[in-house]
Amino acid sequence: MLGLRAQKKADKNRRILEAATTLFHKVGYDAARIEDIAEMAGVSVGTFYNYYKNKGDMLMATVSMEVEEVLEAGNGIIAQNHDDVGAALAELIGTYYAHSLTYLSKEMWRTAMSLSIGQPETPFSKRYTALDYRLSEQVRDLFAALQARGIIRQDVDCDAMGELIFNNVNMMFIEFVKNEDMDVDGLQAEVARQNAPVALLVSNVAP
Amino acid sequence: MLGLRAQKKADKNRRILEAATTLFHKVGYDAARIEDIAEMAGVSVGTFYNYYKNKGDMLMATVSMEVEEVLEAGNGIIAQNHDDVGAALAELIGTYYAHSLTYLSKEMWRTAMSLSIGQPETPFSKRYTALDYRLSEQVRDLFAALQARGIIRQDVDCDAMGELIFNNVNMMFIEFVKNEDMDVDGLQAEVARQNAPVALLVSNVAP
DNA sequence: AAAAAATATTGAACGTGTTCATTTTTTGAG
DNA sequence: CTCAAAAAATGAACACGTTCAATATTTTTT
Repeated sequence: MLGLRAQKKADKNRRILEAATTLFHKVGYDAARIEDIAEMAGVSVGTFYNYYKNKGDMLMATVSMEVEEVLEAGNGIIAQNHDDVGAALAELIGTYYAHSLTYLSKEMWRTAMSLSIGQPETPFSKRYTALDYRLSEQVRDLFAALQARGIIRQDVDCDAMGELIFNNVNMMFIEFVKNEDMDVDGLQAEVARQNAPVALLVSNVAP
Repeated sequence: MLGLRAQKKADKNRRILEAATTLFHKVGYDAARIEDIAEMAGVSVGTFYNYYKNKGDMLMATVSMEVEEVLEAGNGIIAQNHDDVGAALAELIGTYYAHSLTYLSKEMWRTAMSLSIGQPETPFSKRYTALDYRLSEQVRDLFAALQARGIIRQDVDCDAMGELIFNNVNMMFIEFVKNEDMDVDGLQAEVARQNAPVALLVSNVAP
């Protein structure tokens, strides 16, 4: 059984997180003032800072949840043993994009990315960068798996290729969250178009 | 002959810009307070805001100068009629990277990128995005020129390819400015490695 | 050259994220 | 049960980017 102190702590933690994500979605990250979040959670401003290092740190819990789930889904896709490079890529990347707005709004993504680039020495940025790395790794894993099964030519450097493809995926995602008019389908279509020539060139031709 | 008012204005504009870039380089963007910039320029805080919309806008003048010069240099490289895809790419991208720290520090770049992503509706972000677009266009132009001269296979979608390559260049540059330990040479080497398989695959084989 | 209009300067005041000395609550030993 | 120590909560105070009403300067008009 948890002591009274630990019980209250967990409860407040949950209430603050809930209040913050609610307000971030309702009025946006910038307009959600710490004072408002604290009030909605029923604590003081000072207490907010006892639980979270700063406003940006509130995002990382959510970003983390989002990416962890996407990585899980991605592993399932790699395990499917696709026999077409373009289709395999499209499915993996499509999963990333389709999931991306489950917990986070575009504005929350922008803020997270903005913080990650602007203050690279913070724990926030380091965690964000680490998650990015794991996604990049997963794309490389897909290439390696396809090459191991002979779908991709043996003379192709799959690590280089995977990094290139993932960096494009990531940059296009930045473009996506910067532009409120762009939808997930449009994003997927553009990236598929960009990937197409590479997918074609690396594929083993039928004998 | 300029009127007294216009003369003073030009002078103050120059003094403010000078003070700001000096302080940005000396103590960093965040630590350079508007009050300090104004004092060094010999004007009041209010006057600073008469000349620049906000602190971030101060950067755009510098970013703009940097990118315009790089685009100019890039045109010269495309005109050189390279006969090797990898070499041509390496030279164009190398020019981008080599020039990148002429007027801006890594921290200034980080701030500019951070602002551009975090507040995409501002004039700052729109200008930044437009400059990015022109760079992307230039990479596509290089591909098109190589294809027109038969260096690149005719069946390759050069626009898609150019976007892919440029987005990787851009993402790697973000990684570069996020990491104070990374130098330009290391950056160039990594990107060359990533580009190598693509350059090889798109090249027309000798008859 | 005086008056009026246009333009530029100023710094005090404001908003919001963050800090920290003080107060309150909880815990566990005696 | 009592009380001292530990942990947590609090909100006033601070920092800095930004705004704006008041003031000063320059230009134009008469």
